[in-house]
Amino acid sequence: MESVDENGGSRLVVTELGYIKELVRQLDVNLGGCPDHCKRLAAQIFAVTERSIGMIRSGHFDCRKRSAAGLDSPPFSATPSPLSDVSGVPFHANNKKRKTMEKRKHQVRVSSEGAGAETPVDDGHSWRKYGQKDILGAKHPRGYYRCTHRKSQGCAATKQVQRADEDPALFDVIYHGEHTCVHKTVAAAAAMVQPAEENPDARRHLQNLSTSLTVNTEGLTATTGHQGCGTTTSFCFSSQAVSALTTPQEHYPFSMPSTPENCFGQGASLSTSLEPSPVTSDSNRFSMNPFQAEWRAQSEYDEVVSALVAAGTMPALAMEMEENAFSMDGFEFDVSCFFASDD
DNA sequence: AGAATTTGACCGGA
DNA sequence: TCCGGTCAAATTCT
Repeated sequence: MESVDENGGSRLVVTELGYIKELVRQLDVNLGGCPDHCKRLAAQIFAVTERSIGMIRSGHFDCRKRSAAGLDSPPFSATPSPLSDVSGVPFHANNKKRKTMEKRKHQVRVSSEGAGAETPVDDGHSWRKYGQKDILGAKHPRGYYRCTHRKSQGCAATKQVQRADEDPALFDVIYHGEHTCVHKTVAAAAAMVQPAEENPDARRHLQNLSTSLTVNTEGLTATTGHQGCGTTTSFCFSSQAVSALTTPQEHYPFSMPSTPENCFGQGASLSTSLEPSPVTSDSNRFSMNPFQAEWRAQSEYDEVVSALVAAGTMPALAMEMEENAFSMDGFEFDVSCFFASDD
């Protein structure tokens, strides 16, 4: 039984994916044309993709997850406005007074970098602290952060970080708003645009990605609340084939996970399935908290975007939309869990 | 010197 | 009126 909310959320993601499809189509049309336009398209693709990830991550499709996490996410606007949304609206710039504006919000619980660390693991974005408050009834103060690119790019994303009372090694992080800033790695990828004939590896890389990349979110919604970990959601990534683009350290934009089991080993690949816990000790699996899952997913999206851009004159970029999945030139994205029945 | 953080004040919502 | 979120000057760091 699907709830209205889930239906709406599903439709919204499909709409967003449709927008991605349109952007990819435009990129295909413009390949070999104006590099600047291609860069902009690539950046837009990334931004919309990231936003879609944010929707997925924030659990807008799953009422059970939201209620279990104790979050009250604001509703999506009835109609997405991709282009205007991507550009972003500065968060009450020039006005000291707080505005009550609709912002997406989601909460995760993450571990610290190490024992006694003051901050949780790096989430891949750069943040600037702008305040700290002692919160009534909480042992630890809450830190307020905004995106470093707020000024330069008008990125409205903010987050609040508070050490958990019951376990100082854990942090509750609440994200508000979506990042509208363009990751420098995407810009760098866009800057690397060159014809396929000048970049013979690009097509092969893309084919590697095409044949191996699978993002299957099935089972995500049923994995909340692990053994007293509150809202922590654990995933296992299982890797299958090996694809070698570059070494993770030089290719991935985000800081590496601090724990060994979360680092990409030599056998790590872009072929990934999001699978529900329990965590296993399989050598090909990586146990990650939601932060790290996001990090991994965004890294892969970076790979996808980079490969699409680097592929240059790729002749046919096909993207097929299905009811519960879409594929893009061989990349298959399964969003079936968002359409799953609510038992 | 510029960037980042700290901290007290201000403001709006409940 | 209290509390949480933000601003911005002061301070610290690189």
